[in-house]
Amino acid sequence: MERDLSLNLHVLVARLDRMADRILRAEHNISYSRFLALTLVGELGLSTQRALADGLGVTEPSVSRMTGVLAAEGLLDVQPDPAGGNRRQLSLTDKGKEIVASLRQEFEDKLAALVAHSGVPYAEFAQHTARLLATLDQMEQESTR
Amino acid sequence: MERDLSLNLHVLVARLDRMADRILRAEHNISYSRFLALTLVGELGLSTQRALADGLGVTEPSVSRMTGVLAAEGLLDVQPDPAGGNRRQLSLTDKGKEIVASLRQEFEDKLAALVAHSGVPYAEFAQHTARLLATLDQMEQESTR
DNA sequence: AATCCTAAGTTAGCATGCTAAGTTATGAGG
DNA sequence: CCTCATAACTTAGCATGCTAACTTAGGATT
Repeated sequence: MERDLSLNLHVLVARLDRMADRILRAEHNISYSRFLALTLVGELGLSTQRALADGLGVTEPSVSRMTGVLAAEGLLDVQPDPAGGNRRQLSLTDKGKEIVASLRQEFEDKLAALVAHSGVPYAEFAQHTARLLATLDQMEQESTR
Repeated sequence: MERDLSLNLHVLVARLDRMADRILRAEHNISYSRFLALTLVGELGLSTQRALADGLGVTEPSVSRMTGVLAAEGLLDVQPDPAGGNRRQLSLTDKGKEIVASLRQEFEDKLAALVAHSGVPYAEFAQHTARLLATLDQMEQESTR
């Protein structure tokens, strides 16, 4: 058999994303991508499109289109940054806040249940994942210098 | 801060996939999605589109289009299954075999380097990932009954 | 043999990722 | 002051994920 780590990680996340997407669409009429974007603005306070792109791990054009869609849906407020520069200041509308608040725990709980069922130690796996992400960040930063 | 596991996993994989994609496009003129499909046919011997869809963690229509593209590029051979049924029998062309053979180790090595650099124990993380994927498989199987 | 069931595959159309190339706002150097 | 550099953002167009609905092939039911 011998499926390697990169493949397993890729497939695991593809499936988790699809599950999350189905639940959100069925129960809350929003896609997982849109939900993630709102969460990062709401919970982490990412307030420019550039920061949001980094947070989501996607490119600026992707975020540019996404913020347009979310603004059109009335979930996100997009304004020129009063501090100047060619920036947008992002914030949630009341409707956006409601969605994030009501769903914040739901997925983490579902994933925690899967992890528990599998016997994998949650804290350790979460820590490893966070450390890999931090290392990747760091390597990307270094390579741009 | 407090970014949860599902978000970190999603972002980690999004970035790894993008890195892999860039390397493959630049050095070998093929996308990561296409490479993964060829790998699963070549290394795991997945020989129907349905099996390939499960292996990749995507849906049948996605695979249907992908096999069409790969066949058009001369990397994959797609034939009606001689055993009958509405099936296709998938196999690599010589050109497809070459690509898989020459790149099989490359990504795993690069990922292993990242993991080593981060200090995360490779074997343990790989085992946890594999176990989560197996558990997810099992839960999906059970829910279809 | 005619009808129906199921599994596999396809088609149509949308959502969202990407790259490449252009635009805009600000600040720095001459 | 004018020009240039840089960072953030946008636009255009393609690749590939999805769902919904359809088609096809074989086997089961009567």
